[in-house]
Amino acid sequence: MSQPASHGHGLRTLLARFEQELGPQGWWPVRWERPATPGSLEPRALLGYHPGDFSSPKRARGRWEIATGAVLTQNTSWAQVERSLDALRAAACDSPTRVLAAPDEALFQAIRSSGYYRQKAGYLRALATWFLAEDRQLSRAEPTVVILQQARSQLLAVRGVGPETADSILLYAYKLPTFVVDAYTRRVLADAGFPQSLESYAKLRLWLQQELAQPEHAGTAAYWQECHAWFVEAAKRLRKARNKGAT
DNA sequence: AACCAGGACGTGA
DNA sequence: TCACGTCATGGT
Repeated sequence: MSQPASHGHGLRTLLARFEQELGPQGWWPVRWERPATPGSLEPRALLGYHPGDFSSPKRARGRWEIATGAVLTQNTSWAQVERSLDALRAAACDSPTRVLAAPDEALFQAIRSSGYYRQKAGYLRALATWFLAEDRQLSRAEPTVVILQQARSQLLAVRGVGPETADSILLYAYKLPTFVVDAYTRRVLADAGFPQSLESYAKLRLWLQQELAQPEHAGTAAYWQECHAWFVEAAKRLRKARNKGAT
């Protein structure tokens, strides 16, 4: 299945195949940005995501949910994060101000399903402070490389925000052109025979960005959103195939 | 019943 | 830089 394909051409071929076979994904899967009906508590996810829609959230609520989800999903499956996002909303802890004001126990209980809940509660508070200071301006900023680098270094200085969390927030909440490297990315690249899968986060990210910065994709950020989503979907299919064969 | 899940941080070579 | 221990719940 996996042939030697360590050069950029092979990478572009791989993603072109994902595009054809998997189609538009429409990440990040925001739940509460736009309730199904006004005032409803029905998660947006129940209506399906939004394939083909690569816009970043227009409201702070959606951007905060992405930032929250990016922290909660650290070394944790997304299904658990969805529970926590719903619990945060039910407990009225679904805004940065409310997270900062909430008692520890309320926060702990809401995010318990995502694991590491003591650490992550502190992370969310640190991120809330950053968000209150920077979100409005950043959401209106031109998506230039300078803005990206400034925001990225600011985010990396926030406690609990490492490279993957930062890039997820920048790419999906603010549509800034950075590539998200995660466990799915490495698994799929390794399976396809790319030795780059073993490189450090920084090297792998720059390699992916260089190889996938194609002029025909005018909205680079939108394309990279899709690339990351394809890696996720491809990895999930790999896992299904493995489980099927193993048991 | 061990193993894993969309990491980040502190520490010591 | 890099390897390693720690943080913790829930699904398989």
